[in-house]
Amino acid sequence: MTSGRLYGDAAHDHDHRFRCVSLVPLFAALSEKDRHRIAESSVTRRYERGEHVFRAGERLDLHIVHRGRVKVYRLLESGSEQLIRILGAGEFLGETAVLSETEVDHFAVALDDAEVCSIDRRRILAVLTERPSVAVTMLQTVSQRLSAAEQMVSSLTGRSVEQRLAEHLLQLAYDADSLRFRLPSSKKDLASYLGTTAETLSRRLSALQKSGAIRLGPGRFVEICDEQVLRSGADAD
Amino acid sequence: MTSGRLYGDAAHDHDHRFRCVSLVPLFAALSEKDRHRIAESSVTRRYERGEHVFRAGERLDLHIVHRGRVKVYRLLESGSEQLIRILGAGEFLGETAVLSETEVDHFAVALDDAEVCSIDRRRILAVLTERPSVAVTMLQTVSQRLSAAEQMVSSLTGRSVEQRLAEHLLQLAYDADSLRFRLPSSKKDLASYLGTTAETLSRRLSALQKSGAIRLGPGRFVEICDEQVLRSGADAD
DNA sequence: CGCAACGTTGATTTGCATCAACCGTTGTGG
DNA sequence: CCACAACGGTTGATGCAAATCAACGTTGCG
Repeated sequence: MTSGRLYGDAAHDHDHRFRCVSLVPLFAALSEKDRHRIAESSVTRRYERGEHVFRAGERLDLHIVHRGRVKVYRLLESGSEQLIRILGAGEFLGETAVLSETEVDHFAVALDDAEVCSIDRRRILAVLTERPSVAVTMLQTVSQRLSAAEQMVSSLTGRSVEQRLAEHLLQLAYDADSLRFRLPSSKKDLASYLGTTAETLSRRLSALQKSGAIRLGPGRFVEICDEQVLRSGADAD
Repeated sequence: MTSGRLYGDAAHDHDHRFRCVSLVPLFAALSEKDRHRIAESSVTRRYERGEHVFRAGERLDLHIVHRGRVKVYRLLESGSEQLIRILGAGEFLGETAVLSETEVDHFAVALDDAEVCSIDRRRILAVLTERPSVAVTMLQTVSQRLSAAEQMVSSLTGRSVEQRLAEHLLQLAYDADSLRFRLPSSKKDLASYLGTTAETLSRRLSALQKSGAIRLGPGRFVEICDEQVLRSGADAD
């Protein structure tokens, strides 16, 4: 079922995996020995852009992104996809399946050529119970994700697409620490993330540009011209 | 800031708190000594129906419901409220604030006369790092909540109010293990939980009744007459 | 009893999805 | 190397689900 290609040489492979494991924030506080133990029961695979890391219905181990970005999404009955989040290097996914022993109900696909390592479910459960720092770190991450998801729920019921969009643009600017930045994903994916369609997103972006709040350049470039206007649109009224 | 009334007699108070702590699933695996330690740094308060356990903007400890139900909600800019979840005895809230040391952005109010105990943030963090079973249990709960929240996000963008309602009714029937049951909350709250308005909910319920899928009785009673019809409405089409 | 919150129904408006056509870019196979 | 398919993106026209506004009935509580 799982796609991707295994590494070649076994010895070099373990070194590589060990180095990867060592870079994962989740395992930052662990001893070298612990990290070796984790690396042993991990499998690292490469995925080409567009290749699926996993699909709904599979039973999964914990996955950690080492290189590239991985898009996690859900398939709606209508056939369209709902983007849940995009993960970068060092971030994990599949924790729900590991923790509750259920099948996953979402998909993960590589946005770039990527490298993802999966850690055996039992091993990670053992680590969680033996190394509280790992459990607490994971708990912090998951609870932040929960918080974000609940924000999103409120946003979807209480705010317009334009408000959500404006808020998201401000967030992107904050992350980039600049008023000029590139959208990190296609507009299609952004629309899906904001819970709307590509058409509506396009219209809302144009509207923001006409109002003078932002300027759209080629290649997904965005410049926030009037932060006040944008923010007043994002806030309540 | 915090409302509610403290217990009287200190000795009896500790016994009471200890008994309460012992009943909490989260602490099930702990030793008696550990539970005493937790009970010591806890404060149990009673809340009348309608009284707030906490409000947005406060810095919080971990709260555990001992008796009654507590409604957690968010206030939208429009002034209306978005119900996040309803907690019963043994369930906890406020974990995000504890874990990320942030202020809470939501409210909690007692739905019945309730008893809620709050455990000092530092103490619970200490327990989490010293007793992995607690961290793993909490992790399971939080990740289930995350999963539910992400389901909700998909639901809000991809399904109609009637579909969400039908699915929820089936879930309630499943929980009650009967095709006849009472709505656990006011229709106002149910509407808020489903991300819609009281008016729309009322109309959708009537529509389901007209279609013969359900029957509405007095006092929030609901009977599922035709599960097939209801389920076909809830599923894709 | 009387007030307040809950609940229902009707009329109206609207934001957004949907359907459809079209353009520019990318990439691919003949 | 060109043709053409495939995809991302934009714009326009149309339909509809659900919010909103408003009025009224109902329940429950001090």
